[in-house]
Amino acid sequence: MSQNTKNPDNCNVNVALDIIVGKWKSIILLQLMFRGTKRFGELRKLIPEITHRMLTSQLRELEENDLIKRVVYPEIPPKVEYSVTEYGQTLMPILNEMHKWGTAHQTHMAQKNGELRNSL
Amino acid sequence: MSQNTKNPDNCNVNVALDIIVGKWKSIILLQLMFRGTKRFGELRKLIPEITHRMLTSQLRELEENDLIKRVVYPEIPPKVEYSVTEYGQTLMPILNEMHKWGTAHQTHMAQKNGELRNSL
DNA sequence: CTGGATCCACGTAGATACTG
DNA sequence: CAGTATCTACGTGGATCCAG
Repeated sequence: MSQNTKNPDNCNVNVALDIIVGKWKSIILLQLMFRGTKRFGELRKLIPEITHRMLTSQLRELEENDLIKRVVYPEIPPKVEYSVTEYGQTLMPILNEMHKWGTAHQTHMAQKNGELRNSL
Repeated sequence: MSQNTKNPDNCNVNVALDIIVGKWKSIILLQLMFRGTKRFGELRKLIPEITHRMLTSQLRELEENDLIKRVVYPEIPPKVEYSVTEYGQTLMPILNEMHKWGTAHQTHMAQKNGELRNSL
């Protein structure tokens, strides 16, 4: 959880932040949103940098927040599928805004740093 | 910085995330946005839980990202004023979306946890 | 294949004291 | 009043091994 319940303006912003800042959560969510249901191993391939342990824990947290659904098939070998829940889809506006802003920000900072000097 | 430059869907989302997740950044931004220019000491009063050291460092990071402006008045005793830059205002859509979602999420989780049981 | 448990390294935040 | 420096404590992530 965050902190601060005394600043009405803020607290709910951090509620959202706390849920999506898991360092890998947003990328996992986006993968599942855009590429659909995926198995554990498939996610690992889609996100090569993430460790086994991290993928597990981040998926658990996302599941606890009802953002993704975990379906276990009682087979040997085990098979588990993850997908974004309907509720998880409600994060789209936030992720969209962040994507837009993040993209623009790269340009902003590039200009500030003198790169992109008028190249005409 | 984040990680991952191989997943086009994601990277720019984390660009934005990395900038606003400083644990105190969003609240500082919101205070400055809604209450206007504030001095260092005023911010401390508005956010009592933050430590002196943290306020300093978070303000510095926000400044480095062009989100806030720092104005030093060469007086004795020192006086420094912080305000949101025009560029910082572009974060409003994100903060708004997160605020809305965060608020709704509290309700969502309350229901999930069996609270709010139909009290008719 | 999926995932839990353990050990360890590192970053980040808190507390405190000091400076201009 | 505003800011810096140091020292410490803790959470979090990485690596590795074990299990169903």
